[in-house]
Amino acid sequence: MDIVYRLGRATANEVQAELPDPPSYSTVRALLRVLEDKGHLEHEADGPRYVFLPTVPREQARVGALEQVITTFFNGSASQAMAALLDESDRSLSKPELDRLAKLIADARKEGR
Amino acid sequence: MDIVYRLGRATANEVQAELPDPPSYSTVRALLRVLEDKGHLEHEADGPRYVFLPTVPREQARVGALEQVITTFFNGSASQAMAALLDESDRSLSKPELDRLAKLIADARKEGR
DNA sequence: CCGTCTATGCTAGTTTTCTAGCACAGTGCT
DNA sequence: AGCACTGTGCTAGAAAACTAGCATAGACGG
Repeated sequence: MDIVYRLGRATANEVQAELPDPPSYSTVRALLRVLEDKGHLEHEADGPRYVFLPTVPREQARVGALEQVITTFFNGSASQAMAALLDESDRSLSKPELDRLAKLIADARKEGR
Repeated sequence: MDIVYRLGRATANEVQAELPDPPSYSTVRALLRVLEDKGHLEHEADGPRYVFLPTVPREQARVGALEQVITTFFNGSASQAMAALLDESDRSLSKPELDRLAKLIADARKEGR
């Protein structure tokens, strides 16, 4: 599912290529079929092959994923999660990005009034 | 795993209680055993019962979980993730929390110099 | 000290997932 | 038209996970 979400949509081949320690092509197809049976994926034909895409759209799944890690690892506190994010990736955040975030927070503060 | 991480440590009973649509006690124990076989959990005796805890500590798993959703849903951009976090939870963030975040960002900016 | 309760150790059967491999259909090239 | 290639549809067997249930051991209260 992560692979499909990352790529947006994917064929069996693409999924196999992205898989660490990739199993056989047959296995990947079976896996995709199972995921589809469970309702997580659906496929459409793209010429001769199938392209799989998530049934719940990326944006929606994204919210769920965030909420999930927040409740599991941050006691439900979004600000704690943001703090951790800042802390762990401060080297990787560019100055313009920080500026942008500062602005977003400033806006949130005004709005909260 | 989510339940164990949320609780920090948990008995089979506790896990069962937290599980949505909870399966039988036997099933929960088997599940825990499988997780332990796979190396995700370990158990220690607490009086007559077993307490399960994650083999990789919460803080470490937390980092992994964050990185995971960032690469899957935010194209690897932490700042994008933070923006989404802000956007979705702006109502739930209290003013003091926002203040604290603003300060963290200000610090990060200075440090980045 | 004895019974009850709780929790583990097992066993066994069912269901689901995983894996491989073959037959067949469509594409595209020559 | 003929041929190689790629991808799907199936089938079938092996492995893993799921589920229930019973026997047994230790804790605890009367």
